[in-house]
This record gives sequence, C-alpha cells and structure tokens, in this order.
Amino acid sequence: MPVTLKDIAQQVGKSVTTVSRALHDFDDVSPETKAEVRQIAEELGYIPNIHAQRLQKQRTDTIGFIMPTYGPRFSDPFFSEFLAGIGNQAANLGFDLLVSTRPPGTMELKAYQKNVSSPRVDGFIIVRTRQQDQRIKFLSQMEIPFVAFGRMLDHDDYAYVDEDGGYGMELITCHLADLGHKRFGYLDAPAEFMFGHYRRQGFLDGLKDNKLEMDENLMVTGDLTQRAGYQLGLDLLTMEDPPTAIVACNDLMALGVISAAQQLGLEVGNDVAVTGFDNIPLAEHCHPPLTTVHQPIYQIGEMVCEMLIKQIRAEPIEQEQIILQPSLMVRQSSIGTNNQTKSGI
Amino acid sequence: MPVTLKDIAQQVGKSVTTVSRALHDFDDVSPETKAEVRQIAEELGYIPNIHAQRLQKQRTDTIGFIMPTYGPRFSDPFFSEFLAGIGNQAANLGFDLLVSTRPPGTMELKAYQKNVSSPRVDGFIIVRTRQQDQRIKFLSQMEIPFVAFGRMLDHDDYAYVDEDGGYGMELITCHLADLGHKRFGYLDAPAEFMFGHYRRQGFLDGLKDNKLEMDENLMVTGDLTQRAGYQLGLDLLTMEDPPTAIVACNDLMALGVISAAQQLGLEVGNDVAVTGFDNIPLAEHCHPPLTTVHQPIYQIGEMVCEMLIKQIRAEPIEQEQIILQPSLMVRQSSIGTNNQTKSGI
DNA sequence: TTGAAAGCGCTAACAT
DNA sequence: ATGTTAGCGCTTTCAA
Repeated sequence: MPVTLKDIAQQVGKSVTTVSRALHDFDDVSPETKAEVRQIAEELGYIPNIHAQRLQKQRTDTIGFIMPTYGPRFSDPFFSEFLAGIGNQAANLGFDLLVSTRPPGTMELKAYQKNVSSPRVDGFIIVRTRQQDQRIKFLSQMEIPFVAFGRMLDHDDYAYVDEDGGYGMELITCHLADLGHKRFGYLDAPAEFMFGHYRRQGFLDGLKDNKLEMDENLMVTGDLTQRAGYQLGLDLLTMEDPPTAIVACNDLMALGVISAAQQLGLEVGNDVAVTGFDNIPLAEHCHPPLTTVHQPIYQIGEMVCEMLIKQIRAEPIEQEQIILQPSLMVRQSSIGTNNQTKSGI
Repeated sequence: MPVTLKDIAQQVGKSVTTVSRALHDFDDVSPETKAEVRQIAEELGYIPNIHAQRLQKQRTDTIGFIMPTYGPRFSDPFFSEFLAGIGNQAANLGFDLLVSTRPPGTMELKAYQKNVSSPRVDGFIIVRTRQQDQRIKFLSQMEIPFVAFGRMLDHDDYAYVDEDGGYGMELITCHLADLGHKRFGYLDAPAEFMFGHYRRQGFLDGLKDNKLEMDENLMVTGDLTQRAGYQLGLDLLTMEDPPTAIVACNDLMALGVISAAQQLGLEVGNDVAVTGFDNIPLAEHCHPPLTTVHQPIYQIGEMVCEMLIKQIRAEPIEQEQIILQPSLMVRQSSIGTNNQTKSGI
C-alpha cells in the first residue's frame, strides 16, 4: 500500500493541506511542523502520486520522443546515442521521457496527437526532419511545444538545432579536390530527408568551388544502411569509368562502400578515396579509418532537450535556432597510407 | 481547452456516468444513447485524460526501461534495435514505454524505486543481467513485475528470455577447431556481465571438447567497443607467439580486431581467423564479412515485452523462462577467401 | 500558522 | 436505461 499525504497527516496530527505545504517548503508553515512532516515522510518512504499531481497541475513534466522506425532490423547507432543525450538531460531537469516507435505516416501523426491530448507529454523532440514534414506542420499549427534536430526549407519559424551539413560536405569535397580527385561518386539519402538535401547541396557546391563537373550517373541513392552502401559501392566501382572518390552522405553507407572496394581488391585510400559523414564511433576504428565530418549527436540531444524544456516552462531562450559548425576528420580512407604499415610489422 | 466527459454529457443531455459507460460499450446503455455519445465524442475530438484514468484505476499501463549508460559516447547498436522491439510490441498491446538512462549503481536503483512507487510504471524490462544483479534482487524482493533479457547464476525464479550464449560460443570454437586452429585468443567482456560469463564458459567448453589448451595470456578483457577490440587485437597479434584465431565475445570488438589485423598487414580469414557474436547488421557487410552467432534482438525485445505485459495483467504465461538456441553464421572472417576475389575483378 | 472545501477528470457502487 | 454519490491523491483558494 503506497503512502499518501493522508497517512502523513494522521501521524503528524495535522491536515493534509499543511503536510502538502510543508513538503513544498512554503513559508507559511512553522519550522517545527516542517521538520516533523519531513521526518515522518522520510520514515514512511512517501513518494507523491504522480497522477494526482499531474491531474491537478495540468502538466505532465514529460517529453515525448517518437522514433521513426522502418523495418524490424532497425539498428542505427544514431538513436542510442541521441537517446542517451536527451534521456540524461531530461533526468537532470526533472522530466520524464516517453518513447514511442512508429513508421512515418498517418499512425505516426496520430501518435503525436494522442500523446499531447491525453495529455501524456508537454512537448516533443523531432528528429530527421523531412521534406514537407507533417509532424512539424501539425505541431506548429496546434502550437504544441517542440524542438527539432534538423531544419526545413519552406518553414523556418520553429526551434531547432542542426549541423551545417552543407558546409561539412563542402569541406569534404574540397579536401578530395585538393587531393586531385576529379571524378566523384555520391551516395545520396532518400529524398525525403532534409539532412540529405543539405549535404548533397554542399557536395555540389564543393564541386562548383573547384570548377568540377558531376556525372549524373555517379549520383546514386541508398537507404542509409551499410548494406545499401555495399551494393551501391559495387555498382559504382564496376562501371567502365569508375569514380576515383566516393562521397557517402553518412558513415554507415561509407563503410559499405569500403567493404565493396576491398571485395574488389582495391586499396581504399590509395586506389579509391571514400568518405562518410557523422563520425560514428565505428568510423575511427575501421580499416582504413574513415574520413568523415563529426556530428556531436549526444550533445545535440542534450541541447534539444534543454531547449524544449525551457520552451515548455516558458523560460527565455538565448537562441531558438542553432546551426553548429562541423569539423572535418581526415583519416586514411581518403589520404591513404604512406605504405609504412603495408611494408610489414 | 481539452474536451472532457462533462462536455459530451452536456451536449447529449445525459450524465457523465452514462457517457462514460457508453464510451466503454457497457450493455446497460441504450443503443441510441451510445450512438449519439460516440458521435458527439468524435465530433468534439474527445480524448480521455490519462491521469484521471490512471489515478482512478490505480494502474499505469506503462512499462519502464532504464537503459544502463556509461560515458557520453554511447553508441551501441544493440539498444536501438531492442528498443524498437519493445516499443512496437508495447504499442500493439496498448502500453506506453517510459525510458530512463542511468549509469549502473545507486542512482539506477533509485530510479527503479521511484518509477514504480510514483507509480509511473507497472513493471520493468531489464537488460544485460549482471553478477549479483541489484536490480533483479530489488524487484524480486518487492514483487514488482519485470522480465529480463538474460539469466543469473545465483537466482533463477524470475521471468527471462536469453540466448544460449554458451552453446553459441561452443559452435564457434568447434568451427574454428575444425579449421585446424589450436592457438586461440579470446576477448572477454567485463566480469560483471552475465552474458560474458556464459559465452566465455562456452568457449572454454569448446576447447575442452576438442582437447585444446588455453594460454591464459591470450585471454583479455575489453569494454565491448570497437576501440577496445582494436587495441586488444593489436596486443594479441604483436605477441611473439600470436594466436591464429581470435574469438571476441561480441561483434563490435571483433570488428576492432579485424581493423587491427588489417593495420598489421594481415589478411583476415587467411592469416588469422576472427569471430564475433551478435550478428549485428554491420557484421554482414564489413570486409571480410564476420563469422558470428545470430542473436534476434528485435524479436527478443518483442518477447520480453509481451511476457511482461502478461505478467502485469496476471494472464497465464506459457513459459516463464525461455532460452533460445542460436545459429552460427559462417563467413569469410574465419574461413577466408578462395582468392578468386584477390586475383582481380 | 493552519484547516475546510472545492475540484482536476474519471470510474464504480449503488440507487431508481 | 440512467443518475447520484463517492472517491482516487493532490493542490489551491479562502477562511479562521
């Protein structure tokens, strides 16, 4: 049987009201009463009933995160790290985290609606913004608090954090151009993802900066998995006039390309350059280590969470829209080895 | 302003009670009333207040999942897939999923306590069982519903799903012994993890099956990351009498070992055999593809979630303790290539 | 400094 | 077939 305010009130010989105020440290309660109430509450192991509190306060102190999932084999290192970021920050700030999983579409939107109307959550964190993002349209229109990881093209009056993927990709492209590459392959993301759009644009801008042309046949699209990267890598590298550098819009696909190249007997970094984007932990310790752009996912999770909670609490926010400047991580997958390691141990 | 039963009652001209019963399809409400109530509820967009319901029903219809996280760079593919499994199943069965993140320890235990006392959740899903698992002790003792992914040695009267990691590792070891390997390296998990214990035991059993000895110097421990695998792989392979086969207790470390071997100019599969455990999606499309044991994480997530909800609902359960038989995935990292690919495209 | 009373929105026991 | 009443545990006026 859970301990209630009533139980404490009986023990102390005061009213429920007084006990409630004592526990909240109101200043119209005598110090003696406060001390006694606190002591008894402690002894009894009192924990407030959260539903009674929420029903009364009309607030949930909970944020919602609806993970867009596709098939069952859903293993994206992005999500665990991001989740750790928002989870830790939410705990710091005294919020709960309610997680749902839905494939993008109608049911997903319904989940947003239901979670806020019930009301299970006070606001949402959105990830992987999409073209014509229904989630953002809906939440904006209903004036429901939310913060997104990612921008949109046609809509800019909402809170977000994003990395400047265009700039990051420009860095990569210029890096490869500096190495003398002229013929590029590009592994694009499905068109719906905004991050793919910015990264692709940055890549094309990078080419333009260097007065290079893109062969449209070398621009291919994959579902962001290593499997897709592997397949597309094979496709590109077995063309009659293959690219000398392959730029993937994320690390997972880049790793697939590396496998494909090695499968074909090519030495990545020397025979063909491969680059990724995200700097997932795997990127550093694969072989060869992957040249990529760092994206601080954990920190972005923390930032987004904090911004959302401030928004919910109607606290002032320094900056509602944050674009992080990325940094390039140059590793052997683009610059190759100087053959020291090749020559032997 | 959210729509309440009262609003509907006013519109329909009936009492709140009747409306409630109509919406719950009780048979002591006239069909006409039901129809009218439903229609108005629909029009008004009525969604029940979850806190009022939960306060009244003394149930939360929510399950808790407290992710054990360590440092910030927490990127374990295990968690996103597992989360998708429990998330989807919970949604199917009408339950919410409350996620917290805590490093193992006292605060973690407090989180269990608080979440169930508030009461935010009806029960928990536990992952990565540990030696002397405080979580399991606590929940068992308090008779709080929970289901674990993983067994324990000293405690067996709780519900769990686990894969027979010992058997899986025996399969791997025998496979390698069949290939003629006699000198093995082993990358162990930190001692606290039960899964590491079973897998190590299976490995040693496998050696015994084949009348092989283990050189204790080749038994090393890592933190399950690719980085650790890389470092330990370098250590093992640069010994004066290095192992010819390296068995890692998880895929991530095995991938690190592969990188280390390649860094040293060795051809994995031919010069040295490397194996993993888990069959994460990466295992199939790395180079060379990784020999490993499949672990159906998504399905385990579903199973564990369903078992927990049955337990909460006090429904009969077919089997309270499930051990899955694993299957071996033989790939090139152990058997090598027939040099067709090496010879050219 | 404290308490009585009302109410958050819902369900359920008990009338009628 | 429907309504009245009470109560889940808490917070918050308003009085005393």
